[in-house]
Amino acid sequence: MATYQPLHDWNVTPTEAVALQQQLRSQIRIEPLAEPPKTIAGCDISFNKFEETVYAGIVVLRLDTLETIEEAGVVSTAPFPYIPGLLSFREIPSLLQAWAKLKIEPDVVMFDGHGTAHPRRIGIASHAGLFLNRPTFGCGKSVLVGKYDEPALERGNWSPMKHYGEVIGAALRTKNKVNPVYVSPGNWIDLETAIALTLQCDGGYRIPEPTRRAHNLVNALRRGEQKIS
DNA sequence: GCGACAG
DNA sequence: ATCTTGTCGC
Repeated sequence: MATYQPLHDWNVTPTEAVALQQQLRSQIRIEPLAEPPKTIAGCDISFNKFEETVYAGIVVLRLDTLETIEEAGVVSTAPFPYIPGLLSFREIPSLLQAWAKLKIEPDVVMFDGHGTAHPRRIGIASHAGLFLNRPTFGCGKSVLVGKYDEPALERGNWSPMKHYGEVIGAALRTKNKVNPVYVSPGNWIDLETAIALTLQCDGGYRIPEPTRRAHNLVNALRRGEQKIS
């Protein structure tokens, strides 16, 4: 029931995908939130090695209590392969199917990957943000592009990630003495807010709760331990 | 040309 | 991402 704007077809070749990114990047807006968010969604996909079937899921939580208030999952197929820099073409199609099953329209969406911390500044969080037309940001577990100085070891510290001289994201410590996560704006949000939201979604683990729960959901789906909701 | 390379 | 048990360190 949640809606989105189908800006373009997903049936493209890698070369066409890069051209689409170049064309879409100008539509991305990096700015503070217009409204204080009450709900946040986490997204993820899972699959069996060498298989084309993908399990996509979205979990919606209240930002104040981190209580899960809705889950949606789908079993789909990914026609596009994983190619560094083109992750959105593999994951967004099935995530949109899960999105369409949501009754709640989340105020902000967190992605397992990057937003502006991308060679063309349009990672999965930014690309999806254009379709969803609402605040989105990325929180990845490793770097695609960019250099940074190691942030201080205590939770909450962060240092800017730079690429060709520009700040594209942040290496953020979400837990004491544990490797940082990499946060970057997707669309309709700024870096500072994305960092604050990531810290607000703390559940005691390195990975913030929205993504962690979405990951658990899709893995349960893949193993047949969970019915499609 | 070589190495890197989100999930 | 996924395949998998134990094990080193705080």
